[in-house]
Amino acid sequence: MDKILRAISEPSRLQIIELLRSGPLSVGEISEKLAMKQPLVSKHLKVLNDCEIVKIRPVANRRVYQLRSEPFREIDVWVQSFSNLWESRFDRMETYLATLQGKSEKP
Amino acid sequence: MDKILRAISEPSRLQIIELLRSGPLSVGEISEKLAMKQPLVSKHLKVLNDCEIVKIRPVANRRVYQLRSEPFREIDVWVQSFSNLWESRFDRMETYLATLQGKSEKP
DNA sequence: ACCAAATATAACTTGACAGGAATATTCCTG
DNA sequence: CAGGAATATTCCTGTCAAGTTATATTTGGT
Repeated sequence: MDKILRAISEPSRLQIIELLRSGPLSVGEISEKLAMKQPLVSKHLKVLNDCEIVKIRPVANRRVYQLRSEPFREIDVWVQSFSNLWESRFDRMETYLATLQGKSEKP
Repeated sequence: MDKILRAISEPSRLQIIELLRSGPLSVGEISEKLAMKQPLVSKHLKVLNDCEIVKIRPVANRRVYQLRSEPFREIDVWVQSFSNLWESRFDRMETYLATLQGKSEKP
């Protein structure tokens, strides 16, 4: 989980991901459209591939990279498990303060 | 966006976040439950506070930290914008290959 | 088989940041 | 208001990763 988040949080890689939303692209195309040097693009793509955020299809001379869906689904599931944060009208502060109060009493 | 993701992707901070899911906690309690040194906890909480992932409420001697909902909603919105990745039955590879084919023709 | 294009890898430099120890600050309590 | 607990800040150090350059490798076309 944190691997995926870490990979995505890097600004250059986030750019690549946003670019790949519109469809698969080769390394050269990514490099050109983002004005990033090709070796850097390759390295970032390697990181993205290692956590299976993208998949590779070799076509002719090129290697075409494409987004996978699984990691995004995974993030989706994880972040939705926090939905109680905005769905419960009251936060737990009052409960916590009461607990604190209880602990301060010395029996 | 990437600031939030970066903050969350750090393993220690992710631990803190997971711990705070169950409710607000003071610095000392976090430090104890995660077996992390207090200054380290304070520093991570500062990072989380700077991107508004947590909020602080001073209570007596302590400072109680609590999760905010907004950043999680933000991530949720963002990641759901990728839902077309798993909802469309066909990926765009064929389309891309056709485009490639078109470009290779020299008029 | 050779040449050239596309991509990957290696070596290196540099900046950012996590972790640790010591210290400063804040704030309650008696 | 002095003492002490809880928390924040500062300084330091090592590590890791992003970026750059140069080079290796793969693959296709002719």
